[in-house]
Amino acid sequence: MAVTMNDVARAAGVSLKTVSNVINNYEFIRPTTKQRVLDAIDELGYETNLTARSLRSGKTSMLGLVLADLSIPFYAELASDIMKAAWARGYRVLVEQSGNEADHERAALQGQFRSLTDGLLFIPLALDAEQIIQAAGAKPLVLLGEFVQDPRLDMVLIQNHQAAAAVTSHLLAAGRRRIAVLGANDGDTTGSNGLRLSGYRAALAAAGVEYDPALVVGCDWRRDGGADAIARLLDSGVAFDAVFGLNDALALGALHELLVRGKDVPGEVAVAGFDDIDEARFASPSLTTVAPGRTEIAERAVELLIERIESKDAVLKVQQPEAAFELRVRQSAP
Amino acid sequence: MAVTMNDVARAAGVSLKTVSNVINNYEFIRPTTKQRVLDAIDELGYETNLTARSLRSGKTSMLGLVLADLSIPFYAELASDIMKAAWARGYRVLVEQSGNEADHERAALQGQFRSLTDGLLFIPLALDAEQIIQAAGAKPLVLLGEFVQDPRLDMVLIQNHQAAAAVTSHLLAAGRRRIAVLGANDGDTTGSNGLRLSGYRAALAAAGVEYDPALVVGCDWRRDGGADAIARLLDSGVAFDAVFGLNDALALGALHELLVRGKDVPGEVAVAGFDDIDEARFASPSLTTVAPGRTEIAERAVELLIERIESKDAVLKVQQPEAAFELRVRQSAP
DNA sequence: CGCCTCATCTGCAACGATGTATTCCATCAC
DNA sequence: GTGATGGAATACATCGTTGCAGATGAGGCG
Repeated sequence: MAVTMNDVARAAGVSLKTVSNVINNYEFIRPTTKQRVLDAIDELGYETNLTARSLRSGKTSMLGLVLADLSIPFYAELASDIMKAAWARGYRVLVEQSGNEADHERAALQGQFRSLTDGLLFIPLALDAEQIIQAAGAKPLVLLGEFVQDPRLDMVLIQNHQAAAAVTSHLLAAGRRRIAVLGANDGDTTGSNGLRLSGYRAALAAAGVEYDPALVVGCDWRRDGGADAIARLLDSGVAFDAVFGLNDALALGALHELLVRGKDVPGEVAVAGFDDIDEARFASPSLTTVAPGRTEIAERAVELLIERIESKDAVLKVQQPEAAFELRVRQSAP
Repeated sequence: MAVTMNDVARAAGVSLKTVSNVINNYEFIRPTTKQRVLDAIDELGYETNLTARSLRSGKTSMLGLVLADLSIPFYAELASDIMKAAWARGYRVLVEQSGNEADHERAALQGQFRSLTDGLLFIPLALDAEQIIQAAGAKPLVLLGEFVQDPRLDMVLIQNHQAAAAVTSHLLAAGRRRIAVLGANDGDTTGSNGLRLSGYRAALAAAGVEYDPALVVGCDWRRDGGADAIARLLDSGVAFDAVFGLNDALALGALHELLVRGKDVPGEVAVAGFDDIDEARFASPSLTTVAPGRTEIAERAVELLIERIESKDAVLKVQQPEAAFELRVRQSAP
């Protein structure tokens, strides 16, 4: 069996509790005793049983991360950053894939998963704020991604409106006037889709360009969603000289479909996205997009969640910090 | 505080142990009693404390997954599949990013991480077989990815040699004769790089085409590695009419650089990769590659590991199943 | 009627750590 | 010399579950 504190204690000729004190850096231990214990630990190859510690202390030092699917590049990259940030602060991350289904999201919020984690980072896609608050209970929770917005919930915000406006303005400045938007429906006002659409509209308005609902095409935020959407748009005969994909994956899908159909990008049609996933830089042509501050988001979210977990006093003010964004101009929309 | 079994027991008017028995589906419980307990559980909103269960039972129902970084698409997609396979069998997955560093890999194998998991899925990149065996000890362990090969270790194999030969043969059949290989160095014989290179050489030999070491360029298996490598090759003036990237990421990086430099793909240069990541299908031109059976790999690995974990008798024969591969012909090398 | 069987349920002792309270002893002030 | 001080180590209970052994009691059988 595994070596326990008891074995170490016996080997070092001290009490079990002294071993515990050494391990937890208790201040008042005679250096000689400490050394004796450390030697015994070394010799026996002792390792603390984290399960036992968790049970006794009530802390698991694990953060839950609930997202749709790791095969979606933006989530994978975000998860990677989150894990690094958590690791640096002594926490591990347990990932749960919701597959974008309400049942799975709910299960992750209230299920047994919770008892394994000290708090949850949650990228909601299917549940709304009310459902989240209901399901989550009192457990520390920080939201990311902003499909949901609510003054009662901690979350790290992306500047959806401003960043989308920046992308749109860039396209307008390059002389584009008929900018198609993929990934939202006319009339959306909430969620990332609504906020990004409103940024788009604000930029149009500022440039005195009329908004045309026919240019707004809803679709899944995935590569094939973007490809489908652009195909529908082309088939419908609506004229456009630029495409703004509300995330990179669908922008890249659209880009692919445009090239397959023989369109010249950026000559005939400029293409821009949102997220700045690694892939965007190496697409051909490389994709103009906006970096929403992924690493900053990861770090702020982890920090915020850990602050919540470690603060004893329950009444912390709700925080909703915003990450800085940055336009990345590349070949697809110079 | 949280509701415990004791609370449920009191509410249902039975002993704590009976509650435990109900939860664990013990056979001999009167239906009426069972119902009473279930009602109490429901009413109080009881949830088993997994930490306590783990401590008592010695099982955590978690699998560790050690890989370089989730921001690498193939690993992210593989991780996604592994999590789904594990979940379906009642296990969770705890991911640890090694960043491709030996120290981190070793730490993951022997560190505290281990005490949280029942077994480890490991994609080794820095450690060799001997070091792995030393570091891992007796804990159930299944390797993936084959940078390491050893008859003493369980692992799920990719048919590196055959799949690489299939890609090469495809390029040869299309009339290409000067096929550059990116991601291996002349003389490599072990690891994915060596095995894939030997598949390449075997296909050349079978077609009677001479092997030219000048066409073999080592580089990181990442997008920028591929871009760099192809730049070096172009600058060196070595002639070539096809590129075989030993994984998709670097093939896509190479593809990008070729297009930037004004090469016609596939006209002047055909490009093929290895992995069939989602991105390959939507690249422009879309990338010809070989699918190594990612989902099958994930499932076999999880299955094998769980079998190891749950088998009491220690002497199971080492298993090294092979996943089936499939060539995916697309635009970049028709 | 007594004994055995067996479904059903219970009590107690762990699992391996940590928190609290306590003891022990050397030092120091007066 | 005595009481106060405080560093250093310890004992014991405890976290919430499960394994094991045992109690209970209804029914079957000779």
